[in-house]
Amino acid sequence: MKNKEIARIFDRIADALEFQGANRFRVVAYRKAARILDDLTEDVSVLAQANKLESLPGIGHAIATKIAEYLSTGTVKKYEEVKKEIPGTLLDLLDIQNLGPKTLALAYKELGVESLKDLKQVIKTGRLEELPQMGKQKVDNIRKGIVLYERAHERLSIAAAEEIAHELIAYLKKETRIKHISAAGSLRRWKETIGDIDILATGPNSRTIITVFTQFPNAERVLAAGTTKSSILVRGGVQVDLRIVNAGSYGAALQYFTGSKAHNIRLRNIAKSKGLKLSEYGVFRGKKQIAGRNERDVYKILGLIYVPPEIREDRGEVELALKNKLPKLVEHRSIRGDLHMHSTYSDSEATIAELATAADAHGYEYILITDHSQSVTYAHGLEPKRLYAQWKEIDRLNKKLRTPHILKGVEVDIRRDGTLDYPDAILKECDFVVAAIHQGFKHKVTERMCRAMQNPYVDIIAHPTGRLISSREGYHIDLHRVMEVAAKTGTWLEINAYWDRLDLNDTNARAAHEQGVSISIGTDAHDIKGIQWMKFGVATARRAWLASKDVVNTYTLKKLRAARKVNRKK
DNA sequence: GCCGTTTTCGGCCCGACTGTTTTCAGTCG
Ligand SMILES: Nc1nc2c(ncn2[C@H]2C[C@H](O)[C@@H](COP(=O)(O)OP(=O)(O)OP(=O)(O)O)O2)c(=O)[nH]1
Ligand SMILES: [Mg+2]
Ligand SMILES: [Mg+2]
Ligand SMILES: [Zn+2]
Repeated sequence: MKNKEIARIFDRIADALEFQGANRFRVVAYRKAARILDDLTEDVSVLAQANKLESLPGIGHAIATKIAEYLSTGTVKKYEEVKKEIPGTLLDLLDIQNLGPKTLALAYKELGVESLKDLKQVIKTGRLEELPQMGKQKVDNIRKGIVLYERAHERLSIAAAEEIAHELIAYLKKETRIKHISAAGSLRRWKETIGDIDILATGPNSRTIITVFTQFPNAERVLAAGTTKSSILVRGGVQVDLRIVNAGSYGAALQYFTGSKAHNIRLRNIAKSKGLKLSEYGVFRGKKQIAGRNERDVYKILGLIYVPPEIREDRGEVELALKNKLPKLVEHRSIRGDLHMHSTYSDSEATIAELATAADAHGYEYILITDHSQSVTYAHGLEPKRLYAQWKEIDRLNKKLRTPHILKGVEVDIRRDGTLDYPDAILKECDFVVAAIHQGFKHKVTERMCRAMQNPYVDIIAHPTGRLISSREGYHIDLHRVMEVAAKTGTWLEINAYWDRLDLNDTNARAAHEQGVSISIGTDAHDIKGIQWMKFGVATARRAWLASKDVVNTYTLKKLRAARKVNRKK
């Protein structure tokens, strides 16, 4: 699938056009097209073949032609041209904060800046500051940008971001008289990775709040501290932005600061079409504020039903909210159990008893123990003898403990040859069977997975793409084919809730559901703490627009058993 | 470059901060 690489090309074309001083709305058009392609789960070449590219909002004739060109020739002429005109890595410098395309172009033309080294040089000699429209403060800000750029890191995992934000919010609540405080930005939307942590607050003395904020024990460095906003770097160079607003604007500010940017723009356009104006200060009719204290009122007054933060991505939610047709998203409290957990029998630190006790504290009705199968030797996969011993222990525990009900499962390996790592005679005895690929990532994965789904005892395919957010692309796979077969066979596809997997991701889980596939969420817990990853799984399900009925973990155990393909009438 | 229950040209989100701006441009969130 070439979706992502084409998206990247359009983003680079946008950079180049900006650098060359092209019309900024043309630039916006390329960036929008890039975002559309990035969000698209369908293979762009399939759409191109069916002549449907231009039906995507934001993709018109010119861009559709460029997509087709790339698909047939492997290059886009326009992109090759601009690459020739602009020195190799010059545009990479646009990642430096406060250094934009105009300044970079000027520095290139007037001062011959072509690299980071050149840039530092002209800052040192003061020649950058002498350029028109430049000044001491601006150059200073670019210098700070370079410092951040040089210690640039990957986007943060949602788990790490959540932990830092949680700590910081608790600290501010304790040390100041804050009235309202909330995470905002991508964190409040539960995106799988977080660029920076955004926090919004309101309280009696904004100056004090900001001072206390900058004195956070884990703060490594204060980047900015004014009266209404401040930024710090916490351990590891993670940036946290705090914004303080008046209580009367808190709702509108939360709406603004939660984003996404594309969602905000849609909302502001709707306001405009109604003769209103939306900003972080409120909804205005002329000079009069008619909403702003409360976030829900902002949506209401614009004629939209409330849009949960998780789906504010301009992926169709605005249109549906206008028609009051948004699905009622699944909630964490509706989850009755965890359907993917490991015990000390394979490679986990937690015993079955410990998992059960922890799950009980979560109020779960059931948990499914799914240790690795025999050929996954690196994870102590269970040969049948140990599996039977495990089942005996589960029987004992179920007698002893009232809740949760411990279910016998396995995470059976789909072997290189496409067969399963246990015979049907064993799978048949399980309460539920999870199957997954653990080796041969590039070897006929689609075929092997589809074959596994044909097995009547296989209920769930775990981590269907095999990606690791921080480090691994995943399998070579035709996911749409997998979804098709999952729907046909009644196999559930997993949202693996582990924060470095989140697999299926939001857009793919949404596509799976649209193809009629049920989703199961599993934490893949390898210790007690792992049980807590469920929140990321639920958030991903919400980002996939799923309702309770679409997620099998919301079923009672009785209903869950009845929903298995072996128990369903043909 | 895209788009149209204000349609095929003329708009395209809105505000804060900075600079040397005399009415606006660049950068960012
Ligand atoms: N209206 C409007 N809002 C914006 C714009 N840029 C950013 N915002 C709002 C929406 C964002 O979610 C919010 C925080 O900005 P960030 O740059 O931190 O983005 P966000 O947190 O969404 O993603 P991130 O993970 O930090 O990259 O500010 C903009 O150009 N216009
Ligand atoms: Mg952010
Ligand atoms: Mg931010
Ligand atoms: Zn597992």
